[in-house]
Amino acid sequence: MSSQPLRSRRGRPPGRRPGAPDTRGEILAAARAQFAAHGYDGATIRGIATAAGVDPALVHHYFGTKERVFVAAMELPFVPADVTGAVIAGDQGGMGERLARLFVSVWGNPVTRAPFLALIRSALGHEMAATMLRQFVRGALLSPLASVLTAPDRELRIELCASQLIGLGLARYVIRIEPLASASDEEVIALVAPTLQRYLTAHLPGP
Amino acid sequence: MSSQPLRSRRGRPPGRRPGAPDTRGEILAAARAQFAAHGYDGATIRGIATAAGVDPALVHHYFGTKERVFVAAMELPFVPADVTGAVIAGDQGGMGERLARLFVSVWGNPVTRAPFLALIRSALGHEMAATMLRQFVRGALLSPLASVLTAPDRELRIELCASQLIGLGLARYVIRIEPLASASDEEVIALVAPTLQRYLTAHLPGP
DNA sequence: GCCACTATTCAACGCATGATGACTTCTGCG
DNA sequence: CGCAGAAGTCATCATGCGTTGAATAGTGGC
Repeated sequence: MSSQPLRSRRGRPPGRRPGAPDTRGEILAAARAQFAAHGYDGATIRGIATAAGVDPALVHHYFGTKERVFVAAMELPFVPADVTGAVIAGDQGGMGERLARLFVSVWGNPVTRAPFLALIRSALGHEMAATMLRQFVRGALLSPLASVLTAPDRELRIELCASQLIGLGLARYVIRIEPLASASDEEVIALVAPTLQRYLTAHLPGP
Repeated sequence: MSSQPLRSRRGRPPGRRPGAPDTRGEILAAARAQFAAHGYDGATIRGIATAAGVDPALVHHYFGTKERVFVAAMELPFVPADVTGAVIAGDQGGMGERLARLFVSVWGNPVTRAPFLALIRSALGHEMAATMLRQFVRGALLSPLASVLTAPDRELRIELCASQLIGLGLARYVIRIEPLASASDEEVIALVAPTLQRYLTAHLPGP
């Protein structure tokens, strides 16, 4: 009995571990999940460390401060330009549907969904996160889309698209109101795509 | 100097205050503001107490627990039925615009906006608040509106309206993306009303 | 095989939080 | 008046947080 130290996870002996484990990466993955689940304030360094099977001090060793963990964890798991490129390429009449399809494909996968969830959850209580969200909307949505539209109020229109998509993500994946939450992707696309299309290209009744 | 106790706010002598001040009401108002500004987790009993000019223990004296302060503070400052009644009364072709106008009028006023902000902010990190939000959407939006619509997927459609309105509130009043945040009410109404109208009454392309 | 460096844990500090219980002062009823 | 109870404060507790500094164990270059 006494020769078996019985350390399941906590109580691992101090000092470097043998081999070359990607501990930093595991911490980042855990952080992403925790921030997505609880938001910036709700997630704790200790919780992240536990989820990564690691001492809390190690998180500080790698990232210094909680804020820095957050910005490191918010690196998107794909390149926004790749994905918005597919939306703006093609006829303008189909942009709404392509945007809707992009949305459900990104939000349908928990891994790609996580950073957005984390960002939105955190933005509500934290100016830093709100700024990051604003910058994402500007850089990854507004700029590319605005370059292919001509209407004078195109920025407004694109942001209305963003507002519909943010609200949809919230209602469907966070608040989970039924029957919206369990509606099929195709059904949601069919309902939302024309809205986006209208925001993007329809002309308004004059003032 | 010694005869002037110099107690600005903290340090008020213990014991009941003379007169009949509505301290409970002041605490509730402070709580509403704090929850709206910081969400459930971000708001603190101490912060609420300070804003109300009162000892933190008094908050517990009146409400017992933080959760109970929250549900007490979330009583809406108007009767939902009064306000949705105006939306469903009238021609169905104008419902979208009436709903959009209701939205900007509720969200345009900080007092009426506060509970919604608090609810949405809190729902993102707290199952209790999420449930309250769900119930509000069901009771104050879905039920009344569903009673005047006939489409088989009308619940879905109404929830899409809700998702658009939630997203709009977030984008405009919390994240404050520009130019959406400073666009005129009329401009926003003109852009959003047709979306709501379409969700409510337009028929979809068949599957 | 030594040695600088990195990876890792441990123990602790200081602070803020939600909650509790004892104590004091005012109000209103009999 | 006398007294029960409501209104109010104070000191305090336990908990959990972010962060720090010291100590230990493995790695890679010479």
